[in-house]
Amino acid sequence: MEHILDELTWRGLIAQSTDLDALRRDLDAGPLTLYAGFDPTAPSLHAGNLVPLLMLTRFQRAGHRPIVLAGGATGMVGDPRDQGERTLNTLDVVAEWAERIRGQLERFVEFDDPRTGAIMANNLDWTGQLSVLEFLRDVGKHFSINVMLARDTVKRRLETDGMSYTEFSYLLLQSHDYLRLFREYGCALQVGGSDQWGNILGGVELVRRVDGGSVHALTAPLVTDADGRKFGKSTGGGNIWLDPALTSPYAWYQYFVNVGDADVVRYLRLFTFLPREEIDELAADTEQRPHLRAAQRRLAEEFTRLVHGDHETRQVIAASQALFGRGELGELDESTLDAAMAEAPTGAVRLADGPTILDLLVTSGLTPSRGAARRAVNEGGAYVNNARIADEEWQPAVTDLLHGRWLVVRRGKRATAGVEVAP
RNA sequence: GGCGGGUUGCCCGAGCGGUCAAAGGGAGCAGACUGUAAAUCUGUCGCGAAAGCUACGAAGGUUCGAACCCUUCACCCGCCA
Repeated sequence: MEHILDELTWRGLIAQSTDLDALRRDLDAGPLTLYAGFDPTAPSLHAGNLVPLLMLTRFQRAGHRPIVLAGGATGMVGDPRDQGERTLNTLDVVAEWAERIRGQLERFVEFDDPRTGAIMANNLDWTGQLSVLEFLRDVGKHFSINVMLARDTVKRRLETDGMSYTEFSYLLLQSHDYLRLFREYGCALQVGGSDQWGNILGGVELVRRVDGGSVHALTAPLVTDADGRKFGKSTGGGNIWLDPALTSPYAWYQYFVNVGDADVVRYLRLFTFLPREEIDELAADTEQRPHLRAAQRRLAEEFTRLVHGDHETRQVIAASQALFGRGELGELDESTLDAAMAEAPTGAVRLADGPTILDLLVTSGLTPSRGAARRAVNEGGAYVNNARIADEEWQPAVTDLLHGRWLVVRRGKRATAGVEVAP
């Protein structure tokens, strides 16, 4: 079997690392315990978080033991970012988000194996009780302000917005986590996104100074698209969330089916467990038969299955085929159409109210306002049952209804929704 | 505590008494071209059919008229202590 480090390398998952040869020796010496942390800065994880999370899964499958850390404590402080000081969230909010995120995290690792079973941790458990004096004497003393000031983010912030003592301290909290996990579980590797490099190294150094331990650091590249834009900001501008209430499985699938050729192969390596040969084949397909979008379909399918499970995945694929298929919508049988409508966004109107195309677009959520709906119609971007509607006053007739109650409304080429029509 | 600067639409950012629903950029959206791709070009981009309404941190005030002036409040930042 291929060595985990070699696999991570060809997948393009290694951005920065401490001594890889030393890490390889420790990995080969037996199950290694490693961790990655996830701060509750939002009510849900998003697609980008999955890169480090799946990294834990990959290590576990290679026979190592992952610790999944929910940042109940670090999430209360906030990792400094370039855009300026964060607004603190209340304790309640952070606690609730941490709980939700914990629920999402635990789905991606196995807990049962006696040797490599995952450990779920929350840094609030050890940070919450820590007294200020303990913290300053036992942790703070080992950090050099000079070094901290030299960090990129800190430098940028000092040039612009400045930074609070709270955010400045974030590094110490995360470093302290590593030390705790090292002591408690012998954790000897921390992984994360490349923006975490400095924080991870802080922990590596702390462990060395305090306990004389030699531990490792590994970061994955931040996922961007081919234009360097931050990943997951596309498709309507919002984040792609794991929580199905925030991003429906259908929307999730659609997002990945629409990934550009320039990104799809890289995403396959980052977000799936597909073996190298299969990814190479899909790469060749993208090269030679791009219009088939085989790689995109596979990416969307695999990634949806990973996050939402097999059942949901079948549903959304069926729905996507129904809505984007070449066939006539009128030819879809009733149960297929019902199933598709259950996945896609939907709205409802009553024929008696005399709804126009504008009402259909707005109630289905395809456009945010009537003005936007009007614009869509006038631009030729509004469709009902795949027929373009150019008249703002257009109203559906009973004969337009599919199986007596559905209208398939579309805005532009991709955004489709169902509208259920009552008499 | 003192002095100074700031808070503009999804984001960045101009505006500094009328012609400002607010320049410019980015993002977004639509059309053409395609492959539910990218790039490109074109159009669009607060709500409303319109009258008009809401909007430039919040609340008041001055004025015929305020994003622009004044007062108070909140928050942010810099320098000094």
